[in-house]
Amino acid sequence: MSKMSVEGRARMFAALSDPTRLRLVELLSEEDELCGTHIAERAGISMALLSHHWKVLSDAGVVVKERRGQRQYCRLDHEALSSAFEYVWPQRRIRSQLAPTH
Amino acid sequence: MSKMSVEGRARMFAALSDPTRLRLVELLSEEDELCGTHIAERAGISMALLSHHWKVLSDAGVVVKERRGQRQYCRLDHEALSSAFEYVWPQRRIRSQLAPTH
DNA sequence: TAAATAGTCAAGCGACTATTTAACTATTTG
DNA sequence: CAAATAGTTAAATAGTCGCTTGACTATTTA
Repeated sequence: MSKMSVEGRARMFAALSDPTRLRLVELLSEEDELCGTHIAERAGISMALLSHHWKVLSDAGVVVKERRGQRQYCRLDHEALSSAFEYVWPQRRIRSQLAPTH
Repeated sequence: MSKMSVEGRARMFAALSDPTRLRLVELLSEEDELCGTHIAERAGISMALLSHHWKVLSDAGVVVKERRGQRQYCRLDHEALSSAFEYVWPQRRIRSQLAPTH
């Protein structure tokens, strides 16, 4: 989980790189979880488009999907997000934890 | 600076969404600053390709360029980065600072 | 001023992406 | 089982992106 390649991290950022998808993620950051229909409603997009973006976010590991009955619920994977962010945002880590570069 | 649109934030993530560019950024996160030639050397890419990616990173506000004589130096803009990250990474903010959604 | 160093820019290619539409699958309820 | 709700998927279109090549600009040094 903390062993993510640079390609994997780039894929997480790619998942956040589209305004529509970023809106979904920022929406989710304010709620614990939301079902697909509510996300689509609040984001003002079709279910088909949500499903497409949902897959991108899910494949990248940004969100986790959970089926409960007829509905599927979506929540952010904060741990995965932070492990990608920490590489480019050194404030949160200690310099000795860095991988040596030369 | 803290007033960034969702498109602007998405643009920052887009700048981080390519493995080559993310490598440049992660390289810079371990140094205070580097000149173009050294970045290209350490990343193993051509100057032309660096220049292309440098522009993307610079336009998105991820890095700041500074000319000193013949060389140009590159450093991360940590403030801009954190202002994009904080929207999707609520750990660092207090819930009452969030914009109301309904 | 000529040569060397440092970086930019435009064109072109192939690969990928966002969106819509419409048909399809899965789960619950009457 | 039939109908309704919730979500998926494929196809098609239009646009974007990463990389290479080769020519161009800017700054320093001889």
